[in-house]
Amino acid sequence: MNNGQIAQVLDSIGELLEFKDENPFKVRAYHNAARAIESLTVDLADVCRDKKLGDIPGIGKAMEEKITELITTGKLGFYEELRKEIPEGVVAMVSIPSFGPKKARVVWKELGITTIADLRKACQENKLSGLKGFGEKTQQKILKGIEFHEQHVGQYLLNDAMPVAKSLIAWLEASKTVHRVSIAGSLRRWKETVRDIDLLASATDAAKVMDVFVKAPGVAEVIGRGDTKTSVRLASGMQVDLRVVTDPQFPYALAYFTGSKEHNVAIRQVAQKQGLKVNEYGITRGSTLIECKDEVEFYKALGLPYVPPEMRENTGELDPKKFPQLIDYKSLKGVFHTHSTWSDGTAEIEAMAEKARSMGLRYMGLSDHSKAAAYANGMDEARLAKQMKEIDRLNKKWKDFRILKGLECDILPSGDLDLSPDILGQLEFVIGSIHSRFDMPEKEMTERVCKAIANEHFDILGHATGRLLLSREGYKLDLGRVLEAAKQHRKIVELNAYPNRLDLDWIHCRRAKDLGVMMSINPDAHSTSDLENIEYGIATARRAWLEEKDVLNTRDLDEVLEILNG
DNA sequence: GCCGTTTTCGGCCCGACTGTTTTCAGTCG
Repeated sequence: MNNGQIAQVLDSIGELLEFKDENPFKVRAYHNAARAIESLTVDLADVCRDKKLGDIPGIGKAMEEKITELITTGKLGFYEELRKEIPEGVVAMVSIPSFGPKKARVVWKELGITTIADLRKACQENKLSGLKGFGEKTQQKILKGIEFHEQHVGQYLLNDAMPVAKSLIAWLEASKTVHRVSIAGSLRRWKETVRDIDLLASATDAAKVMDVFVKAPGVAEVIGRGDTKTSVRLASGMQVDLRVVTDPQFPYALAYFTGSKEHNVAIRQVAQKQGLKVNEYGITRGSTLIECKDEVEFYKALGLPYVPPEMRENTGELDPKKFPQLIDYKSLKGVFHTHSTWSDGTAEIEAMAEKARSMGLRYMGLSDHSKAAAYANGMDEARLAKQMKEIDRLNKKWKDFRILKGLECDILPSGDLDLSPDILGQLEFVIGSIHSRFDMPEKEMTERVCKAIANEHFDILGHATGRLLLSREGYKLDLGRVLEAAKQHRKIVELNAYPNRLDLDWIHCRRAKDLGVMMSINPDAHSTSDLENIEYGIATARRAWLEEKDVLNTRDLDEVLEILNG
């Protein structure tokens, strides 16, 4: 059982305990422990063997026992019992908006409802209105919530949400009703998927801002409206929350509404120890406000270095000793993993190169598909040889830019690379990727990938888990072993910046960094505009605390070639 | 269930909004 699975069990226990009306602090303890494990960069099984579980903050005696049971037996009696006690369908009900564990428990205990379908039926038959705390409006709200739940997974990719948020910001700014306005919430932290869009504005007349906001293009429904908070649903189904505060309150509110929730809790604990109180309106000592004009001052007032939003996940960012020199959005000097019309890209090589050059990049590694990717018009040896000549011709064009000859080479089920060693040896780099036989058992898949990594012509492991966000699980793979192999053979692992991949994810990137495995932030561009995806990759790298030194393509060309040849 | 530079017991972050309520519980972030 790996760290992720153990964290999942503890999270699940926390959730189940809520249905039992358990002490909310006990519930939180389970979620905290899960969070602590999730961000761990070592294998919990090793920590357990060394009897060091108790050293992990958030893990005490009870957690230690449960984790040990999970690791040694693969099961946990306490968890099994809980699951038997609370029907799965009842747990599933909390994915209905504004329907939480307390309400779920009431309909289950009072009316014996254990599925969302039954819940809908009960609402339609007006059976809920008699229950304590339930009225006509609640019933209607639940029906609406179920409808929404069925239409949407309720999650959106970063690249779907970000442009919408930016256009709403522009709308509010254009109205001249706001002083300052910003994206907040998980979107500002660049979480890979988001549930909604959070916006924060400062203004002298909040009501005016709300008036403008509900008239924004795309608003289909006003879900709620108060003096300081308004929620709307867009025609796309996306929910947008807007909070309005006074301008002096803006920095505190921005910190607060950016979250994460766990980061905020940790911030307040830090504040409390210094006799300070933090809320969205200020930092106060007694009745005295500590003035901050922006977030930098906010953190300073608490004696902390400024924590960029991407890092605010309560995984150690409040410990100044651990603070990294984060990679910047302008740190990349070149990119790898780009496609052209030679395989399944939509743009000519030259257009891709010109776009990369216009973005201020100095080199672009071209890596069209190899022949096993027939669906993508993959190249055989002969076409690849021809493409190399074409690149030589194009490279005469620029003094300040170069296209590198590469290939996204299929890793065959055997673990061999798709094209002959002879032609691979002529390339400047080779990305190895899995595009077939996703269904292999974990052990075989791990061996397949590790064998490819050991191949002398292999340089970069492409989208290591193969997951597609919101649509496909990754293939089964022992990432720990894969990263070890990359380290041993001094190979590079990709952080694929394509917004529905972001693979490796931030947690595993951080693990790679801690192991000393070099990463490369790659756009996996199939069009010129896809090159801009590197922004999502850099954001993910920042979430993983990566520094420039951890990333291949922050380096100048000559150094990059040295690393690839070495 | 975790934690401790006043503590091994008694705390544990804080507030807005909604719908149901005459003072509050649940949900959300």
